[in-house]
Amino acid sequence: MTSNQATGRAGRSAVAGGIKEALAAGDMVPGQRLVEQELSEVFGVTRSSVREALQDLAAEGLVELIPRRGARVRVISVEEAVQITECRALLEGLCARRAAEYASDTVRRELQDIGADMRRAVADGDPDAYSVLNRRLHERVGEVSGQKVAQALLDRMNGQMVRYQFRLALRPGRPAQSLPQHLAIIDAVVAGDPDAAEAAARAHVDSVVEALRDTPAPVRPG
Amino acid sequence: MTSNQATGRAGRSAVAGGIKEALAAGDMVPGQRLVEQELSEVFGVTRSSVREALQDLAAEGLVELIPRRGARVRVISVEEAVQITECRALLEGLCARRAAEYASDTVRRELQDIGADMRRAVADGDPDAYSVLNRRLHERVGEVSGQKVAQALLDRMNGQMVRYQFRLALRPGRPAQSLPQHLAIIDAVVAGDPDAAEAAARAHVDSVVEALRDTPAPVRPG
DNA sequence: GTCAGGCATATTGTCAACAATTTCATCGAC
DNA sequence: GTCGATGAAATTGTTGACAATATGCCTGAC
Repeated sequence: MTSNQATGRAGRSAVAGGIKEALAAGDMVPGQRLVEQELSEVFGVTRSSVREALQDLAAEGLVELIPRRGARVRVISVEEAVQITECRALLEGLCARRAAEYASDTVRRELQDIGADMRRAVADGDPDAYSVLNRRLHERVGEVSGQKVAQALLDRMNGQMVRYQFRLALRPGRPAQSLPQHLAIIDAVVAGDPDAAEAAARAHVDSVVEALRDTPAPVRPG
Repeated sequence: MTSNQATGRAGRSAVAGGIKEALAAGDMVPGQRLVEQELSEVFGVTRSSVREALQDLAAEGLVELIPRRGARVRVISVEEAVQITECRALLEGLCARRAAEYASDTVRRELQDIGADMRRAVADGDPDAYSVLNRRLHERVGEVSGQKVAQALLDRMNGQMVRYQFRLALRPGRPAQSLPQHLAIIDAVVAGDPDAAEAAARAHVDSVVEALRDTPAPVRPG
C-alpha cells in the first residue's frame, strides 16, 4: 500500500480500490459510515477525489449515498444475495453455453488443466488455492464466451457478493461439494456440448443459492 | 420542460434526465460530444452539476467518459445490442417465471386487460399505444415477480437500448409479430405455469434478437 | 424525570477561480 | 505540396473557501 499523496484521477481510483479491498478483507462492515474528510486523510487525497470515488462505488452498488447524510457501506441482505445469485446462474449459463460453442482447442486444454488443479486443491485441502482456481475458471469461461455484456454484469454482481463469497468459501466441505459441479462445466465446455454446459453452470450456481439460504446474516449492521 | 435555474441536486438529475430524453428522442446522436459548459448553459445549471450528471450517465453506460477529452454519447453496436438482448431474454424469463408463481389474482386480471388492450392497439394500427402497453406489461411482470435485482439490471439495459427500441417499434408489422408472443407470456403467467412463462418470455426476447440482426447500424457515428 | 427547544459542531453540498491539457489552425522548412 | 513545429483557444480537471444542513448535547420548563 503506497501512502503517497495521490491526487486527481489517481486519487479517485485509489480510494475506490482501497475501500473495495477493505470491504473484501472485512475491515469495513456494512452499515458503517464513510466520512469524506476522514477518508481523504486516510488515503491522502482531496475530498473531491473521495467524493467521486464514493459516487463510483455507489454506482456499483457497494455503497449507499444518502443526500446530506453521507455514505454508508451498503447492506446486502441474504434475500438480495439469493436474487443476485439467481441472476448469476442465468448469465453464467449463457457464458458456459457460448464457451462450449466457441472455445478454441487451446482454451479447452487450459480449462482441463484448471480442472485437474482443482481436484488437487481439494485433495490437498487447500481452500485458498481452490478459490483462486474457481475465480480463474469463471473468468476464462466468460472471456472465451465473447459475452462482454453478461461478463460486465457478472463482474458487478461479484463485487456485491464479496462478503458472502468469503463466508461461503470458508465453510468446510464446500469445495468438495462444488468440485464435481465445476468439473461438469469444464467437461461440457471441453466436449463442446452447449446444452450440458449451460445446465451445468446453472446447477452449480443454483447450489450456491442453497448454500446461501442457510447462511446467517453475515454481519450485524451497526 | 422547465427552463428554470435549477441548482444542486435538482440540477444534477435535471441534466441527466434531459440528456436521457434527448437521447430517446433522437436529438442526440451516438458519438456526439457533450461539452460541459454548453450543457450547463442549456440546462441552466452549474458546470459541477453537469459533471456529476455525466458521471451518472457514464455509470449507466449511456455516455462514454474519456479523461481530458470529455464525454461522448456512447455508441452501442448492433453486436452489443444483440448481447444485451440475449441477457434480457434470460432475466425476463426469470421474472416471468416468478410472476407465474406469485402473481395475485388482481394482477393476473390486470395482465389480461393489458393483453386485451394490446390486441386492440394492433387491430387499430396504433404502434404508439402498443409501445406503452408493452412497457407496462414488462414493468408489471417485473414488479410482481419480486425480482428486484433482475429488474434493476433490465432497467439499466433498457436504458442502453432506447435507440434500437425506437427503431424496432417503428417497423411496420412489428407489433403484429410480437403480439402473439406477448399474449403467450400473459397466458402462461395467468395460468400459473412457470415453465411456460419463462419459455414464452425467452422466445419473445429471442425474436427481438432476430429483428435486431437485420437492423442496419442505427446512426452513423460522427 | 422527561420532553421540547435551541445552540454548537460535524458533515455534506455548492461554487467560482485557477491550472493543466488537448485541439486546431497557422506558419515555416524542406 | 506536405510535414512538422508553434501558439492560441477551447475544454476539462483541481482546489479551497463558503454555504446549507443534519446531529447531538445542553439547558430549562413542567
